[in-house]
Amino acid sequence: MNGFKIVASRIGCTMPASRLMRAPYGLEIIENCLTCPHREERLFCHLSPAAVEHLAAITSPSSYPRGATLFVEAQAPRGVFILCNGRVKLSTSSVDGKTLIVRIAEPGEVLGLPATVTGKPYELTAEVIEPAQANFIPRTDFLSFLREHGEVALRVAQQLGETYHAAVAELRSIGLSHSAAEKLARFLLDWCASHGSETPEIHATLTLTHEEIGQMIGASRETVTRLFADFKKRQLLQIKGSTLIVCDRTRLETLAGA
Amino acid sequence: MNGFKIVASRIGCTMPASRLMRAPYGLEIIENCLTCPHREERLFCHLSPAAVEHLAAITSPSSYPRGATLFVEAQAPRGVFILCNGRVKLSTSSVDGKTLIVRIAEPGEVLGLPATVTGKPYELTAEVIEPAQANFIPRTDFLSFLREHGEVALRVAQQLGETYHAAVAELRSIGLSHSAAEKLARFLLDWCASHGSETPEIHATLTLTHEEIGQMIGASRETVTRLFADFKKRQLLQIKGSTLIVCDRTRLETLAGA
DNA sequence: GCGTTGCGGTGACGGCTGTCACGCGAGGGT
DNA sequence: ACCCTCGCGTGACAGCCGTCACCGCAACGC
Repeated sequence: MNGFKIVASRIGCTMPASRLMRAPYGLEIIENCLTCPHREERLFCHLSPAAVEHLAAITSPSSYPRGATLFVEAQAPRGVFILCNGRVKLSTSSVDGKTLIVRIAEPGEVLGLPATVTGKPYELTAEVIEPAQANFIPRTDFLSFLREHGEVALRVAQQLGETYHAAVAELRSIGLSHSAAEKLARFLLDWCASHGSETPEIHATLTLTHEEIGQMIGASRETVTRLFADFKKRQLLQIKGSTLIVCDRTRLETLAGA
Repeated sequence: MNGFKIVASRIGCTMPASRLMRAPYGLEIIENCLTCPHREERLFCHLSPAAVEHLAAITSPSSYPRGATLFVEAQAPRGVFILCNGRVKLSTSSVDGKTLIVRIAEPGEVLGLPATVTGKPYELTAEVIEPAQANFIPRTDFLSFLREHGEVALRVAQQLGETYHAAVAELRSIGLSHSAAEKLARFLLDWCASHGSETPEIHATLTLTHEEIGQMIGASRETVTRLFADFKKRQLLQIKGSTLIVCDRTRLETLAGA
């Protein structure tokens, strides 16, 4: 199982040359960035032309199938991955097989940044859950890039600060809650906040399995199933296929203890 | 209660001018740094003379009594505190009064860094538990300092990466464990690793109350008390006053599931 | 000396939730 | 068509641990 993942990761990393020719995602994202509406949130935008050129030179694109791992926990940091599209599950697991999903990374995020900057091993495992394209930058190249372009180092620091912020939020949610119901309610509200559309109930697509939701909130699969049934019975929400409809947001919020 | 803390924080921040004259801790720590054996771990060392001078200009020292708070959760970031000595408890708490201690900061650490860099509110509350001296740097000064000295921004990024690393370790410990005993065992081993002396059992001074330990591992005070009694009965450890002696490290480690 | 306060120790109890076990249905490969 | 896998639903049960309640003890202020 683990062996498979590592192999898959290698497959993902070494791209056939033809692919590299055809699909210069590296340049693509950098250029898209200049026109994309969220560019100020992204890490490598508004750079000097010299910096852009430098960045393009050290960046190499790859695409990864579902189930591939970009890196695994405790591995020495090889570099950063800029996620262009697809979604990646960031998790950590204990020796006995229990897994905690820290977050699901979305396009635009930079993965492996803390480990690459500090030189400590990757603290998480990054597994592709929706086919992904990502730009890889080797650690040494990335570090010398940062040293050369001080402006970017500050941006990196900001990004790290935000990642830390999210980690603390996660800690709060898991460490300060009394019940699994509370955690699930919080999780659903968070999920809707970032993936939902308000019409006038909140709709959101929830492609995670109960098992994965359990791993995100620190509960067992059965508990999640039971809680969903309970929430449905209490008319807080509905599930239609893979879309989640929150019927009674306020009660869900009081349940979350917010 | 909360009101008191905020007032105490203000008292801590505004120093009588005489004190500022007498005790230039700002320069002190910077200069000590050059000779201290851990200087490569510290943030503001090996700087160019210009940077050192700039830093000294924006830094203002204060001392804080036990119980003072440097900053409180959700507050807009005012700046960073460089802890010269004393110890500071970093915690977060929920509306219903439950508290989670994220870590105890030791001299040399920079507090409030993530919030100051990102501009988001402080994610934690910093409360002095051993009388402390700290250098304060206002946010705007600090940011322009970083912009001017790109080398330091990279150091800041590294520090943030390590803080993140620690947060993930905390998440793992709290989120992946099956029992409170496991968490307590892990906590004790961690504590000994950073505060212990090996002779040939491990000795360490543990100045925290059971309540505080409970808040660090996400358990109730009573559970901590019971677990200590249990560990003592099973001859894993002894408590003499405020010193902890680990008698059977290996069994404690298997209990921690490491 | 005496009340107060904070910390530690302990018993009783109940609820949550993890675990085990099993069933069901959908989808996919052969 | 068949089987296998994977995800979901559900019941039974036990055990951990949070909560409440109370006690003892040491420190401290007066």
